[in-house]
Amino acid sequence: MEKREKKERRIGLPELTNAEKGKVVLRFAPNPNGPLSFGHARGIVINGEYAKEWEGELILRFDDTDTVVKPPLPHAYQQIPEEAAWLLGYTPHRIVIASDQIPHYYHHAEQMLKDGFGYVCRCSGEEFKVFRVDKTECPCRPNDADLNMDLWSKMLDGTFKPGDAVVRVKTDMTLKNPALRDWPALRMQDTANHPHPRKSIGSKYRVWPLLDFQSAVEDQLQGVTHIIRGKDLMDSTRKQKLLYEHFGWTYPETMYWGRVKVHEWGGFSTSQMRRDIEAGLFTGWDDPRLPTLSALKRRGITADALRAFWIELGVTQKDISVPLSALFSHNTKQIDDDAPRLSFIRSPQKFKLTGNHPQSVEVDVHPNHPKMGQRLFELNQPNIWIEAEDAVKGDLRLKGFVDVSLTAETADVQSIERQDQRPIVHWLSEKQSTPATLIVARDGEIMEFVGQMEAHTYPEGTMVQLERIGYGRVLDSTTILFSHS
RNA sequence: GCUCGUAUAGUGUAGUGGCCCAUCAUGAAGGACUCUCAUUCCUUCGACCCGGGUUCAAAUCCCGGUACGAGCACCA
Repeated sequence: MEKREKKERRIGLPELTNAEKGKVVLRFAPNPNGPLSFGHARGIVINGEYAKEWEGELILRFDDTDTVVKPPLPHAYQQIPEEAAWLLGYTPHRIVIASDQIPHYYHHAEQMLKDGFGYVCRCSGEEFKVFRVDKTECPCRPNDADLNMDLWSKMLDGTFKPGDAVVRVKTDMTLKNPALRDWPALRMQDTANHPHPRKSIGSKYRVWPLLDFQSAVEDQLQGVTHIIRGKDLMDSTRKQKLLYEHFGWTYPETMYWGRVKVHEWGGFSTSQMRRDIEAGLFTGWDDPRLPTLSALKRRGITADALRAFWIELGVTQKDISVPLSALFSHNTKQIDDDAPRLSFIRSPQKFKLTGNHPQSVEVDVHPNHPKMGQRLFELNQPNIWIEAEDAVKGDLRLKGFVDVSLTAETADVQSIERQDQRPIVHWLSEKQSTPATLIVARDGEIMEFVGQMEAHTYPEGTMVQLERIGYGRVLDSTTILFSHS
């Protein structure tokens, strides 16, 4: 045996088991009941990176099979693919919409009933719960295929109403894990009163598959080779494997990640956000207080930063809690080199510049990149702005300009060159300044700082660095949305 | 209650029996550079949940405990 080389730190994502270059098929399957959120980004990034690494395919699948509890949001069908493409840097290879696939699910449900590994169960949820707990079989279980097909048709034609009957997968009522015992595969929904929001679907179907059945069948139809998802779906995998055994299919390789909590956000759900937005608590899905992808994008978080962040967390099954600063440090690396510097004076206090000083001064747009040009401050009309917090310090160095000593209304120039270790502060000439607003989302609240900002012509969307404050995104010529420090 | 899963520095993460008095990042502290509390660079700090067992050897395997999380929905 040769002595092994010193172990090297693995970089990037762990190796995909049983993968073949060019033949990997992965999927990300959100419910389109709202646009994508921070948490969804993990699914897109991880699956998307593996698809890229293995030269495989990424399927974006809309799991829109519930019209009552989590009804789909029509706009999401358009927004989600756009957001996914933004985040991935490429367009998902295939898009599948579950509500377009209902005939396939029916076909497999019928095969299940005909082959005897599924049955129509007319027990109520409460009644079946007793059987599940007691490990006993429900009276519907022994029904033969003909009776099951008859009951199935009564589900389809509306003889039965929602709640009257479900289709169950026959597993084993004595299974150790209660979650796996004869689990429900399809149920009825009142699509007359709760039509599917897609016009082409509407009230067309009464019987709808549940996640475990729909997802399992669809993965098989699409030839998915690897499923990477949250570990809350581990029992889902176990249920689906039992179904795959019935059908004689081979289940894909699986990987799981644990739960992520962001300290600053705590728990949130798409459904709750939707209610809060509709109730007017937020301005929209891109309200900077919300953990949605659109809000993060609007705040100036780059797709690269988001990707680096999720790749760094990897696919461990550990439940973790991360501070937003982890994401921000990635973002700083992405944007700092290109972010022009700008002066923003909060609580501005006006001083008249006295003494000998140049009539104008130029400072770099970016200290590390002189090629980005110069900023001109004209002082022939010698009023300047200084932050109130700095003004109390007395002797100051106006950054890039002169040493001054403050009185109540004047700033007396003491030296052009820097003479001592007095604090360096950012400042603004009155002529180059404009009233402006800095919007900051913090602790679930929106704060607006009104002040004086250096006039600029950067277009909407430009990431700038407000000197001594932090990074922000230009919303318009007089408004900056604070990103992070 | 039943079932399943996880446990490495403040926070994330590498590590699949000897290379580990444990990796990298972030964070904190200090310093260099810099006319920003930015960027960049350097230094320092700081961890294998607890208890048994297997083994010549355990962060790594096994058992028990503890903690945390998840599933047991006619939600996804």
